[in-house]
Amino acid sequence: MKVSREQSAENREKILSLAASMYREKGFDGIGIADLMKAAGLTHGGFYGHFSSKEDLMSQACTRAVDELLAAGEVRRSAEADPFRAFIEYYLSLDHRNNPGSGCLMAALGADAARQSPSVRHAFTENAKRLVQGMTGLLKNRNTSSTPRHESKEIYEKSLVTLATLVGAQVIARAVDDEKLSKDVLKKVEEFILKNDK
Amino acid sequence: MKVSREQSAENREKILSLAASMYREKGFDGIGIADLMKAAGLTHGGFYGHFSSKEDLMSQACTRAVDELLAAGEVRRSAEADPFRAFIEYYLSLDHRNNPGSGCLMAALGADAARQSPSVRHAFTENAKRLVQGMTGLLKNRNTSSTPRHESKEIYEKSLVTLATLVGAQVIARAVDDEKLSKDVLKKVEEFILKNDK
DNA sequence: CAGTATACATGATGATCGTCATATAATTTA
DNA sequence: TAAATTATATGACGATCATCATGTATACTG
Repeated sequence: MKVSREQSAENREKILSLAASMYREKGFDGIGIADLMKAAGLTHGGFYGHFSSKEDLMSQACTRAVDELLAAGEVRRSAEADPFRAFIEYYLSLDHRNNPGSGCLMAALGADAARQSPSVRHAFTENAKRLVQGMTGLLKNRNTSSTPRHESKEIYEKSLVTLATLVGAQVIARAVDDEKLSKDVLKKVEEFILKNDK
Repeated sequence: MKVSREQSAENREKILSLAASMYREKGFDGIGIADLMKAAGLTHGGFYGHFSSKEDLMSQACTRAVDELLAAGEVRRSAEADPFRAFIEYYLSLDHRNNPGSGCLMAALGADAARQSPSVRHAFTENAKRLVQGMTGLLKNRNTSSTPRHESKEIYEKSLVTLATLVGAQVIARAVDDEKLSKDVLKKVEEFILKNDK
């Protein structure tokens, strides 16, 4: 059965946002086209009317995931007194740990991305750069007590180091089934980053 | 055809060490029993004579991977003047980035482990703890210029933070297809860790 | 309102997966 | 040496996968 242009666009939208979430939850190879379409309330047949292949979807899902992340960051930026601190606290929260489907692309799919086809890997990389830019945005034009103004290069470097620390903390926290160890990693990394930032 | 007891033990050994390597290269779901057995020079049928299931093999492969890592660390400890520095330099090297099959379990399979069955996740966790212990071993009893002696608790906390930073750096470096960004992450994190250690 | 376009459902394709049953050939045991 | 044991090979099982062909019902177009 056919469906209105508008409804079709909504369906495509739902597939994409669901893919962005489910890939982060279950990994690129952890969810199939049929299950994904079923979650969207459709059957597997219609998929190729919206996307040319699973790789196509994976690539677009990377962009969608970072779209969501940056949009959430934008909300924080205008609502919080210290957006950097707020971001660190969210990133290292149990909420983020327990909900990878709405969390950081790199922490959820970084290891997966390394094993994907060049096209997916490239789409992933472009969005990884958007994450780095998001971090430099958080670090720019802040007045810290020790160093009032940072060079642009220093900010880039600090962005990379901070991002690496955050990603590693969340990867470890999610991997282990020992609640104490998991929480320890998140808490100690948070203390370290915020202390280092003062 | 049957094979001698000794040969059978060698075969089992080969399957396990190959699994430890190939899972880190291709992910837990990236390599199948048949391909693994073929790589070991055998056919798929014999697999269940050695392991009760794929999950059983995955669990044992985690232990094997960390066995190799700690053995390599032990070599470094006796050969190097500064084993901590040597470890950091290896971990953040292009060699480690390009050869996940002989590298850190957490960086290669951390995100995968979070999605595996409880038994695999538990085996993974036990070996993650061995990695943390390995890091505390590197940090213990060192004479740094600033703080001659560290409290045990401080060392544990520093181990977690350092490990998180290392894992995140390698995850990012492997994920992106931009060589400059990849090298930047590794280099800036190395500079940061070694500077912070002085 | 008639005709065309198309979004989706159904079903099939071949490939791959983990697992197991059985056969075979060679070691181990007696 | 004869008998019992067993490690591996072959082949098959059902499940799942991405992809595609076809049918159909409905929205769009004139």
